[in-house]
Amino acid sequence: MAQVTSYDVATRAGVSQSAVSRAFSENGKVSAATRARILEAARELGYQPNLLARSLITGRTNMVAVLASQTTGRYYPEVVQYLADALDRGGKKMLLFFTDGRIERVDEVLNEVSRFQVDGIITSTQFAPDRRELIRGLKTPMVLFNRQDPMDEFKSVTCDQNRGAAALTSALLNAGRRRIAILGGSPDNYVARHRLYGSIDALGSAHVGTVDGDFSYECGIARARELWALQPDAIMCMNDSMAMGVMDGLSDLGVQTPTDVWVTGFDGTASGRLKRYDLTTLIQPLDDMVSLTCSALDALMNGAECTSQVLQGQLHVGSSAPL
Amino acid sequence: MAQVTSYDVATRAGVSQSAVSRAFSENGKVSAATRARILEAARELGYQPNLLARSLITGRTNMVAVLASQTTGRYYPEVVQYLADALDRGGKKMLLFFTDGRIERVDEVLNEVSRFQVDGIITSTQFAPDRRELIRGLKTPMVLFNRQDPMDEFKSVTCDQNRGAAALTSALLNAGRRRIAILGGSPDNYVARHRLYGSIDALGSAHVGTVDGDFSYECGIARARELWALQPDAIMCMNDSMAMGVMDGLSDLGVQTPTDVWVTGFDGTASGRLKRYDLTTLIQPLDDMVSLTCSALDALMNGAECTSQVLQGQLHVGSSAPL
DNA sequence: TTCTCCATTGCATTCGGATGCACTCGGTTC
DNA sequence: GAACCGAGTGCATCCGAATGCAATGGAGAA
Repeated sequence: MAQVTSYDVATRAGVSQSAVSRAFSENGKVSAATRARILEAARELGYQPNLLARSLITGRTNMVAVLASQTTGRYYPEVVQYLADALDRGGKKMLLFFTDGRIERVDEVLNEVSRFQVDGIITSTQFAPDRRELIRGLKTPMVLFNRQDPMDEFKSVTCDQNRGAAALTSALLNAGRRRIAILGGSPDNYVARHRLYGSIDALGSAHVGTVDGDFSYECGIARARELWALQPDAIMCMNDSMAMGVMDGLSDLGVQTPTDVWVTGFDGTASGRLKRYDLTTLIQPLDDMVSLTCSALDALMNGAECTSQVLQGQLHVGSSAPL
Repeated sequence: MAQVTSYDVATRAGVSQSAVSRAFSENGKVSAATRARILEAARELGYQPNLLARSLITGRTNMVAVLASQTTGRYYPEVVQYLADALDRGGKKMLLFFTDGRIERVDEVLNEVSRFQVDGIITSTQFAPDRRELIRGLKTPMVLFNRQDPMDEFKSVTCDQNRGAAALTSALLNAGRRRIAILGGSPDNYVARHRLYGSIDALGSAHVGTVDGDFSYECGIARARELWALQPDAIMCMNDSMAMGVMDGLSDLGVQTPTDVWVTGFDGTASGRLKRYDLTTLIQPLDDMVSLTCSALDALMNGAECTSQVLQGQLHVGSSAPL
């Protein structure tokens, strides 16, 4: 019943435990014959090296912590899947930690993370500046995903939210829109803020008002009336879900998109590409962001340097705002 | 630079290493005064117990492996998020393993799983009967999620696909539909098969034909013409994504839902509830399935028995098939 | 044939914490 | 006052694999 250990294999193959260990590690020095004998014995016994024991010595666990503030909406699950997949391809496993968005949870979560001895951390949760010392103390490589460290001490991979918002905005202005309303995301959210500021700055006097949102489809529906009251000729929503909600909320009011008003999203989620919404949106290059994040983390884990990366989103023109 | 160990804390608090260990375990016998002193020293040093070392002895890792065959589509990410969340609440971490759907990958993945010494396995990947011995050999508690073991040696939590399909079907028949076409899912997929058989059985002579699909939105669009050629008055799609695709594919042909033909989905995903699709579908009780799965696994991990659970889906009537 | 040299291999130790066992010491019990 | 009890504590050992170092032995060099 006890698990099969390297000693069992060693006994069976008539070698020492260290030989077994060497046979199972990449750069172990063993003769081909011995290795074959060991592998055969291991197969017969169903032996698998215990990664915990290995990690205890090597100091590497091949596990990466991913900190996510919340998993609602359509965008997050997509990101998490991409990350898990990319890490998996790199031979690493993802440990997912939820921070609930509550800032005080960050401490608990960081403690938990450090107990698991992960090799690296990818966080899409913002942390307060006074946590910097704590994180530094972990001595665990960390990369921020779509969040930035103001001091750039911790490297990040982001999509330029400001510029993306500006690009979307000027496209609308160039297309002749003059009364543009905004449906914002959760104000304590990093990307929400940057998208919002980017938009407002670029809009100038074409900005007819902002309504607060929370990134959900339902809130898009609920805020539609309020937005329409601003008599806009375009409504910029700070993510795709809300944009779809707004389109539907407007429909209920008898207002059609894009005939009566244009609507734009932000993110470039799969849902936004559904033909009945076909959102004009700013696509975040998720694939690139994820792979850059993983390779940045890889660099850090190997003691190398890395620099923060800022990617540009891509304007996608759909029928919700036929630019 | 070396990590802080229990010895460091012991030295600082003027006690032995074992006292530190006891102070950090639930049922350790330490006087309140000593514990306080130890915790204080630990706080000062920023000590966090090394879970790997602990696991090596206790044989528990607090990690659960989740095997997912594929993560495409809208349903899977949702499931994975739910699982991660539920496990997290139970103080466990999820390790996600991808099996690519390829059956030969199952062996590799199982080996990998056993190397990580996880406490339990939740699998939504089907495995061939001849892998039974291999899994038994792992001696790791396992619960099947929306898959069943024909012998019920391995317990499962499922949503009754057959009966759900039958319920959906008879609702269509009761509403007077007589020419019903089916868009199937990947034929090697467990739920796809059961939904399909359940539907076909219940349809009887009302079945006008089946077209093969792969669960994707795009395939729904692509197969719309072929389905329409069967001159159906209703099209049952074996998941929500394909249903949305079919509706859009039909629109392109000038065929409107539900005026010209009814369309139904299966799953009850968030996307299916978008107002512009508002699918009639069979909602799988994801919340319940996930929590039952976790509690079943908990039971097994504590050496208790557990029984397989079959839940019933809930018919949701939307406007795509106004029953 | 004898001496190097290098490729293998084994031995002993180590990683960090949990735990059985023995020991200490203040408080009871008779 | 002696024997007893038990909560707290420390010692030693163990979990399973990796690795520095020393030992072995066979091939090639001289």
